[in-house]
Amino acid sequence: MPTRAPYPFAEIEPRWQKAWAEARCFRAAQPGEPGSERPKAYILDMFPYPSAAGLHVGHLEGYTATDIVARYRRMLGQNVLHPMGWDAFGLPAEQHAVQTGTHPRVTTATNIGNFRRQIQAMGFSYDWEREIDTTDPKYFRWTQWIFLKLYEKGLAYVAEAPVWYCPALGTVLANEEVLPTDEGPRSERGNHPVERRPMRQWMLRITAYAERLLQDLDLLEWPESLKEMQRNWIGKSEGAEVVFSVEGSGEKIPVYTTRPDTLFGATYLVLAPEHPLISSLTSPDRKAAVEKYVRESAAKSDLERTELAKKKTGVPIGATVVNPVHGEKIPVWVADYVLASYGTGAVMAVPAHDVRDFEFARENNLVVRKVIRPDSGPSPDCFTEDGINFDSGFLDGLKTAKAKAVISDWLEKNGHGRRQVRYKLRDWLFSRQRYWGEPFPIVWKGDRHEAIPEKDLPLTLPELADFQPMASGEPPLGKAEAWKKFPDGRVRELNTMPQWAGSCWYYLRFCDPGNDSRPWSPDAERYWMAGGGVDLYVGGAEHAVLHLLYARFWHKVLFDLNLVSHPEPFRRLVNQGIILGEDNRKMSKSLGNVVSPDEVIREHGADALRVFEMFLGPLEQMKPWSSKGMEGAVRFLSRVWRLVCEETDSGEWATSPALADTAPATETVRALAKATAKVTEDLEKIQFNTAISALMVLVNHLTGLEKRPKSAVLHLARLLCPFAPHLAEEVHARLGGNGLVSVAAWPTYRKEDLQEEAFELAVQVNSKLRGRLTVPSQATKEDVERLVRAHPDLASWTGGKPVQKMILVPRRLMNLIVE
RNA sequence: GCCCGGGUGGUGGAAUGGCAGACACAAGGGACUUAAAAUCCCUUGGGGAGAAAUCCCCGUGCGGGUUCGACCCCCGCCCCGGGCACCA
Repeated sequence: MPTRAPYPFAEIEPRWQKAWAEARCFRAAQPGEPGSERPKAYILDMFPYPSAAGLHVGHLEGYTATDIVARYRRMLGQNVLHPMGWDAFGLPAEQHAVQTGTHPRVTTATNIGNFRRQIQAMGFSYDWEREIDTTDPKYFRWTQWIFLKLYEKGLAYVAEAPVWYCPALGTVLANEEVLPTDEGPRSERGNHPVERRPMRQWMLRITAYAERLLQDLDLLEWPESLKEMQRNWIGKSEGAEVVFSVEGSGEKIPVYTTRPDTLFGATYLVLAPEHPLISSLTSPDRKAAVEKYVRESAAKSDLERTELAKKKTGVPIGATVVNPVHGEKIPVWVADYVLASYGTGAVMAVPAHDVRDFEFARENNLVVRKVIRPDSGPSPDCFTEDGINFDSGFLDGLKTAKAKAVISDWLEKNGHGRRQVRYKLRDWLFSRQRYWGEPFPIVWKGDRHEAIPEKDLPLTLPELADFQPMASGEPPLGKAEAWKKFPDGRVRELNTMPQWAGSCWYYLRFCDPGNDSRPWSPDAERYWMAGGGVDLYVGGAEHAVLHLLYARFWHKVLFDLNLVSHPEPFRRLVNQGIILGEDNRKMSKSLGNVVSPDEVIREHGADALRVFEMFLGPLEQMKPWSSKGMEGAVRFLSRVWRLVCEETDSGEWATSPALADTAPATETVRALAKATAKVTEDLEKIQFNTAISALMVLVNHLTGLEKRPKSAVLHLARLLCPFAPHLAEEVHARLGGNGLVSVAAWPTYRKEDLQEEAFELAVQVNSKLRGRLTVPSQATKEDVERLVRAHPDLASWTGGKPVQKMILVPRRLMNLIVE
């Protein structure tokens, strides 16, 4: 027989959820509506993909954090936009369709229903009237519309390029969706092997925005580590292109280098095996060896080619080039340590000042020539830092920065090269050979593509019974004969957009979700995105270079089209840390350490789950689940409950006789003021673990009182509301509070109530703690010094030695320096 | 290899130049109870002295430094987590 619940959360929680829904108290006022005159706050979660597995406690951590902030801001009197929706296109539903024949729409609807139920059971204060589903034609109509804007701007194009193809998923993937693993490159979703294949694909020209995506990171209040990840991904480098002429032919080979100052030390040149000039430049006697090498390189997996431990291989091609700076002739090699996909696919090798060139030179007995020495100290065999040039003609004696400038000027003046900025960022591979995604609003007339008219949007998916990918590599949409073919012979684009498309702009749709004539009205966008966009965005760090980079890119395009009012979408971003299983390992089905929110809510209630997840530790930190800790949260909430109710002999909850209508005593006033100050401060800083700790201190104080002033408990209810809203409502109602506490004003306190009459001053002698002393709060520095000098224990503290110096830290300590 | 985080009691964590360990978990003791659960109260970093109130020593990964004073700032290491990785 189950023991009695420590407090009746199972009855309380659904009742208040219903009351909130009926009162529509979390509705955000659109600009122009009553309520919109208040300051706005846009508090956003990364909306989930509604999986079959349901929500996990990690989702709930982020959602609880934003809900706390949203509720707090609402109580501060702000007009809060706190919406939720579904990023519902994606592979899992389609894989399920392939296996079972169930239409992805059906699976998706079921999963959304389950996610919504789980989220609502937590009592989150979302404005459900703004719910979004990216698979709804009313939504993806505008995703397609935005794609057309990109298309019109020339930012969407078709290219035949080596792309990552995943045979298991039957689709191509973006660079960002491929992860390097010990077994070679794998798909981010599903961990399937992927391979390079040349294919015709839609690309988005994100590289055109590389510099702005990099620069504008400085506008953002994001974790520094995340900004750094984006910077690395964009990978800006500044250097120069240097042109080498091939001896005995008219050919020129441009190379890209970030160290043009080392040009005097270049002793050979290396081409990537895919370099287009290889076959024409190879001398007849080297032909066989070079062709063999190129063939072998092509057969190597990417892993084999990038394996660091491996020796660098390569062969000379029998050509020489001229170093433009002094006319020296140096040999040309082909080696697969040079990447075809970066720079010009060719490098000038300076073994004395580049580790890779050095390793290769040592392997192949190539000349190593030093031209840079350190500012001081001995010169290592391979010195890659900045230093001072020597044996470098007109660069001699120059420091690296200056030498780079001088040689760049020289190259430009003499027509041997130019300054150049490069980025590692590649264009975004935007098409997928899948069914369950947005169809491209594009038709093909032979080899030429064109946009379909805006008025024909949305272009919906054709009904299919068979979702199996075709062995030919043609997308599933190819099976919809009637859909794809026009009477005039034109055919539809058969690829669909990747899952990221819908999430690239959903935060804008939330501003005006019902708009049928445009994606959002300018008024709504200006209102909700004012002040730099979304005010708080919370989600997992796994989206650092995927969603967050793509969305920033689209936003900038929209900004250039005057469709949004600020260049960045998300002003402040916080990553919630992963919640590990109780065994300190990542939660996973196979380890059997997954905690189900449904079960936790049934056993302990939603408020307890909210409080516990926030009390575990700092939001950003990785932390393990603890079922004992969970019970601690329940215990805390039931202590709050028992401030108001007492259990009778018959097991009923009756109003506690300790409650009184009296005014709170000084200590209680102080306890309330302190808790209010601390909780308010911590809410602003998103430090909820310490905020809850302050609430616990207050509850412990109130529990200890013989007579509990109702006003004090009502004050507590308001402080508690963002964290445990159901219980706060119940306590508030039982004590006769007005209306809903969820929309009550955030409590305030008087500064003077924080003051104690006296405080304990620690007394140190030569920085060692020696004693304590009670000092009245209003005591001046002189008063305190007098008190210390007059203290009977002073002589024993100092060993009778004279005090030479007194260092006072107001209200904290006094350090006496003797000897 | 490079770039970010981080290392504090038995555990999760507080304290970012001023009395280390708030708050909670666990543990131990007590009250209530026929008993248990629940609840309430007390103790709880380690070591030592004392009959006791108390008092002393040590202690924030390791080694140096700055400072009246360092978990906090600086230098050099070690370990853990995350990201990037032949990008010239």
